Amino acid sequence: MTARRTTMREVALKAGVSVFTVSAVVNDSAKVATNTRQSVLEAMRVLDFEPNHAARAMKLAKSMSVTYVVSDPDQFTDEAVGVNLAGMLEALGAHGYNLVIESALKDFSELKRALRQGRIDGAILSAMPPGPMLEELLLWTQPFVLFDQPSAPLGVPTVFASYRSGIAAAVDHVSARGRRRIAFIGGPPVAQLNVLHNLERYAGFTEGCRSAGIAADPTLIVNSDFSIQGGRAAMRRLLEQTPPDAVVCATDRLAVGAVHAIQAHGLRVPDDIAVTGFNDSEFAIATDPMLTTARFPVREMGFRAAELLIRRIEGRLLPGQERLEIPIDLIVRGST
Amino acid sequence: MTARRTTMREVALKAGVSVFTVSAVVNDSAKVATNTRQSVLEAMRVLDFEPNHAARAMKLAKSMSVTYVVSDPDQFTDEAVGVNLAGMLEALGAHGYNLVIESALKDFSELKRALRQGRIDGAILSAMPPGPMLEELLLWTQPFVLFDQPSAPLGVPTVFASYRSGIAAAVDHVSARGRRRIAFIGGPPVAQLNVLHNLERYAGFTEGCRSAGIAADPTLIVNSDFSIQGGRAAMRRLLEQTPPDAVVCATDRLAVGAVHAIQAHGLRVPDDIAVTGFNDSEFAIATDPMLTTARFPVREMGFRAAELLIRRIEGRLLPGQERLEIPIDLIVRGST
DNA sequence: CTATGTCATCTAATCGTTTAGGTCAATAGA
DNA sequence: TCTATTGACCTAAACGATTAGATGACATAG
Repeated sequence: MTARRTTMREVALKAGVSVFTVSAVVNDSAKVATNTRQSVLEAMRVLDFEPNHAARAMKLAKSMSVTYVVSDPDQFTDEAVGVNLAGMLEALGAHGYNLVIESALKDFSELKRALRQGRIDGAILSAMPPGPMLEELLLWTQPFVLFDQPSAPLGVPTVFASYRSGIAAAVDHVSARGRRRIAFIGGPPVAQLNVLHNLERYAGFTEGCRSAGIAADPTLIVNSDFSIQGGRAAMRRLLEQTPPDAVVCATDRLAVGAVHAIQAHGLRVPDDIAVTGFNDSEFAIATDPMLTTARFPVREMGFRAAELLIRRIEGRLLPGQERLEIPIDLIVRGST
Repeated sequence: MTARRTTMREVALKAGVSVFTVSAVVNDSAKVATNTRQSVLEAMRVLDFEPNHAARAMKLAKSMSVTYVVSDPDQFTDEAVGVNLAGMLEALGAHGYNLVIESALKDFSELKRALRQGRIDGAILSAMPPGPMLEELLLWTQPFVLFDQPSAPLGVPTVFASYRSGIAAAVDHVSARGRRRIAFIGGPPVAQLNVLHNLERYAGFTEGCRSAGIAADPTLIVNSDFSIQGGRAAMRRLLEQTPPDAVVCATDRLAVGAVHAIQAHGLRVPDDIAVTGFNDSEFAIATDPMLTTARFPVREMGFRAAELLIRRIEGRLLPGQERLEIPIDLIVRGST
């Protein structure tokens, strides 16, 4: 069916050398005289040779590909995933690696299988929920890096943004503008917290309040899911009591919903209530006024995570270099 | 470094059979007596055997992986890409295929290389701009399927949503509600059109006008980029003249911007001007009122595209089955 | 009782590379 | 002139699977 592909043997034959020499030219792995090299290159060109990947992978016991695993298939609907991918691809491409996507996993059996089959050389694991799976992971000898896992123990390769300080900065920002009654709309209720960076955001809020000298008022802390509709509902609940004068949201989507609920209630943003988002996604400019929000460089984080993994795979990851904390910027817009 | 992996030879030794028998058990490729099979399975379990992927790929000349190519790296910021990926993964996983992501390509050299190296068995190409690259592609003998390419010639495997009829349906919908002065906010100006489905949307608008018996007014057709800000700017331009009573937008983002511009101008949606979006993305519920929009099943489209590709790779794609047109639903909400 | 067929399993070649260990000239040093 | 040394290249054995063709045991038919 598919036209037979040219092999090194054929190239060698045509160039009048041995396969060893062809291999040496292809990989630059041994000295080859200039004119010999020329004739090999010529033969390669004429025969349109490309080295067979499987044969090489087998011989070298290295697949030159890594995988990206998300803990939840719904994560794929998050636009940040795509940007993240783009960053990883850039780093991987520069080192000749491929990216293979595994669908989300209930446990690690699929992933472990892929590693044992030699189909991949390592993995980037995004936002894994704490629990037995994660504990097991930490014992692995295979190369992996965690993404969005600030609580990972020292020595475990990790790239994460400081969500905690980002939220704290948002609290600082509104309190600096004189707001004292500050509310927080977070993700799923603390009791069901399973995504770590959610917990981090909550911690950022209490931390911000403390440093602003405000007693965090539990009646001003509401939980929700991460959706726009969730933000609407949560904000409506906050408006049933004495309204806050500022609302710090754990994501831009929540903030979009909050802005709508506030405006529908006849109040104005930011005059009556200031609102902050989180992520600097496109949703942050999808409200009127646009959202003050926290930005972290998603693409760069992907890039760094991939680089970390490659260094780990190739044994070039030095102690002390494993943890990478990425700083977060506050983008101030009309909503505060 | 990595613990040596168990091979078939070792399993064979332990089970007291030949590697042939082990292979037969693993792949169910030949008859094996029940008790022989049992002891082989037992040996596999004890030694924790997984067949080496590279060796198999080499021998079978089949990598069991396909790639997904986007024409523009910016496409990764589109949340639909993620959903699409999820659909493809589902289909691929069911047939034992992997998905490897290539970064966007200026030309096809990287992709062709990957195919010749046997690193991938086929490709799904998303929204390739018309031009010499596409022309070249149509001559390929290697397995590929086009995604979002309604103009592809018959016989070329393609999955696409009928953007044209979706936009036409939106025009029908507003005209059925008595609107006659209908505007269209499209993507980049026709002169620079390079993305095919953009052209399709424009065609859908004129088609919708024609069937509603309205002369499409060129002063009511404005171009933009696909962003929220672009929608704002385009709508402002439309408001400088006699305002339309309905605006059909090529994407939800454009519609979000349009709603903002209308409201900032002191007019009401939908009372003064009805607005329709396109894509049923999360942006469609990020306005107040929420957007009437066209929904197409992105995930299913990914699933179908992957299935098509697999059939093509395995030579099971029958003539007449190549083109798959996916219908679009209009979701009616408050904005009309 | 021999000839034939069937079944379960084996032997060994093969896929396309990489690379340790040789070989053979040409050059340098004594 | 005779040995070392070096550089350029080659031979052949892996790597870990698949599979065509061979083998031997056993059952069946004539």
